[in-house]
Amino acid sequence: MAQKPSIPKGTRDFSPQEMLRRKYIFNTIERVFQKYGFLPLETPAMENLETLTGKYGEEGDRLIFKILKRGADLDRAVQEGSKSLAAEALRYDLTVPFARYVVQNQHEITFPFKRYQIQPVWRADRPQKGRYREFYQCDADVIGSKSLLNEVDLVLLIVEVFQALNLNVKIMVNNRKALFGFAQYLGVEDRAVEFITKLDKQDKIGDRIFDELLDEEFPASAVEKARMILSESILGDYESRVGRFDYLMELFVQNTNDLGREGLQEVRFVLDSIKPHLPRTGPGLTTEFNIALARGLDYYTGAIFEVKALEGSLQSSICGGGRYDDLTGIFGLKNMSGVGISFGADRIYDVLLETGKFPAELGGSTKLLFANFGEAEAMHCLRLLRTVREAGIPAELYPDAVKMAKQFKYADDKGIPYVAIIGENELKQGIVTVKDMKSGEQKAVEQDALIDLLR
RNA sequence: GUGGUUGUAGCUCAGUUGGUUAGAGCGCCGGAUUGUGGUUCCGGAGGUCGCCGGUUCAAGCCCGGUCUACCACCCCA
Repeated sequence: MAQKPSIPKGTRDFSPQEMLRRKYIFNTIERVFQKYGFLPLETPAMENLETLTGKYGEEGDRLIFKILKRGADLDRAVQEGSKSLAAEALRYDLTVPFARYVVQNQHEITFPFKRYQIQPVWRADRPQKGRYREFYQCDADVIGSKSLLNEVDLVLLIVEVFQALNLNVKIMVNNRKALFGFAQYLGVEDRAVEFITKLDKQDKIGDRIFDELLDEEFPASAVEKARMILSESILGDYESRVGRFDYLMELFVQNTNDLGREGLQEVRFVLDSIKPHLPRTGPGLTTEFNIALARGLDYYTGAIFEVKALEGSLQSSICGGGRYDDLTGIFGLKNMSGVGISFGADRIYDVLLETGKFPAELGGSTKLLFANFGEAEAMHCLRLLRTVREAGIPAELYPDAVKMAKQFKYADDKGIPYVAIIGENELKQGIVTVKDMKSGEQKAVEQDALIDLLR
């Protein structure tokens, strides 16, 4: 019995039309990556399980797709009642495999090492709009340099990508040191990560985060202090809330909170440095400090970035990143700071589609279709076809001598702009009739003039 | 991983308190037009009503399970 064809939850097929649009995104991002001096890298779809576990926090570990052992290994693991029925797993992101690669190849690599990587990743998440179980990340990382100029360059890269994609975005910048400093100031440094994660939700649930902090038994005095500094109802709208930078800086200086002060200084350096280089034209763009930006991944230690679209209904981030000081340490390479960003191509696709921002002429490659009138005519077309192709014009010959309506419909469906007609008459006269599919006009020219007409 | 909503033609959706042969628009195929698509007119094909089970004389409709998409958590690109 035939089974109903289907694909796993959270995965998708991409039709030719969708692929043309996806490639437009990938090509745009890749072009900018290369322009900024990043070199391509690919790593395997699967890694050893132990390479991935423990790098993404407790929640992250749960979402790793594990690969079941096979054959005798599996039998043994089951028999022994072992908990490790998997020894390998699909990659969860591109950053950890990159860190693994750097450590493994440290003697061959010239530092600072700038690589980009555009590959799918897998997460055993429950799918939703804009959340897939298989999706592409487009990463660019610089490892082996502590300079904040890398942060600056990456923010400018982000700006350039979204300018090229003609999308309005908000780029938010924060710093883990500022966040930990803030936690210190509140006296909750022992639960700093938990606190910071909660802070990150303010964008979404607003002042209810303070209630949730109390629910989770953070000291009331600390929560009240946080409320005085962050509360939307006290500070008003979002714009004045992000203007808290100076206030926080003063607070950290007064309390000789060096960590927090250092974090804010870094933020200021990055934002001040990019300012003169932001484009004056093109799509709308905001870059701003946001103390309530935290990001979930455990390994960030310095700057953190997040980008959200200002158009369309997707509220989740379409690009994110940050600095990690010790990602390679766990693989045995100390003192190797890195900073990177990751574009979510699938989400960018969803936003561009919804907002109608894809360029109109992403049609297929074929520029000219030769209509097929039968064997003799087709053989003649074959010669012309070669000449046209040699001139660098993508062209094809309809393979069957079916009626014209069907052949023209084929050209129409495929978005082929020109159709060359060589029937009995044209063959006799040594000419070719070329139809412009968009205007509907057609004219007869000498066959030698065909290429010039198409240019 | 927790809770919820959903599923009818390729697509978007109708379908009465459960009642005989499940409809529409768009798309698709054929014809009007044996050398012309996108517009027009005429005709046609296409459904195990997501899947499995239950209740009932009778289920697209009620009940249970399951899968999918989606929503809220969780987390994230």
